[in-house]
Amino acid sequence: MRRDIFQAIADPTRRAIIALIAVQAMTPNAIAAHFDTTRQAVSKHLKILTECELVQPRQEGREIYYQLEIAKMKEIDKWLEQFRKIWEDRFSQLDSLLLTLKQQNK
Amino acid sequence: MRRDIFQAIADPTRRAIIALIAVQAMTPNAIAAHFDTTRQAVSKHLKILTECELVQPRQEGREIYYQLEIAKMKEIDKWLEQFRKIWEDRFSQLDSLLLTLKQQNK
DNA sequence: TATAAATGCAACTTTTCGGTTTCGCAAAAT
DNA sequence: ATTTTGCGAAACCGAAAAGTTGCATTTATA
Repeated sequence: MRRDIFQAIADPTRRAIIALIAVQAMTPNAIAAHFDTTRQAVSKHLKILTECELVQPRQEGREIYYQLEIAKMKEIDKWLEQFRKIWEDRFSQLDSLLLTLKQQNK
Repeated sequence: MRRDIFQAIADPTRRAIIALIAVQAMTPNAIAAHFDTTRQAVSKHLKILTECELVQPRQEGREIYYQLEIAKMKEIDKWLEQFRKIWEDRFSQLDSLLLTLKQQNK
């Protein structure tokens, strides 16, 4: 039951759900209508997304609107940060350095 | 056997491997030494990472150096792009707009 | 008040995943 | 030439995940 955000976005259906409710909050039924699965399956995905706080339910009468907690998405961005540094560096200095070395070896 | 990059980074060990070889290419044995698992387990992770082209093997004698394909990481960044737009907008215009609408409905 | 709609929850099944063990092969070392 | 080292692949196992089905609960509506 170790839910983290990386596991949450591993499933393609969940990514689609995230993209869908990013625009506006939606109910499980409304979400399920967009996919080829049952409402219960969507409900399970929503539960997982809720558990890792990527999504927040908001009750409204007998309906429950699920809203994307957009701030949580930054965690992924934060993880990417360490690599962004590399891929920016690598294409400027390092690559030209390696190229020089390679040509010297010929 | 449907491997994509999101599934690849779902596992915490694989994320650690990625971070490890981001600095420099390493052999399976060298990688395994950093973790509490067997070489074979690491080998399995490397296979998955290779399948989705996040990592590239480079044979050198009887050793195989696994190198991070840093460019592939951009795919995650690319997916985040759609949300980055939202989380930048939402805190400026949209939120205040919705707040106004909500108060008018009362 | 009786019924329909919207939902969550629990039980069950099938599939996938991560790990270990065992094996075989090729390269290096002795 | 024999042994050691580095590696991948296959078989197997337990745990977790994903989906389905059925049921209970709450809120609208006729």
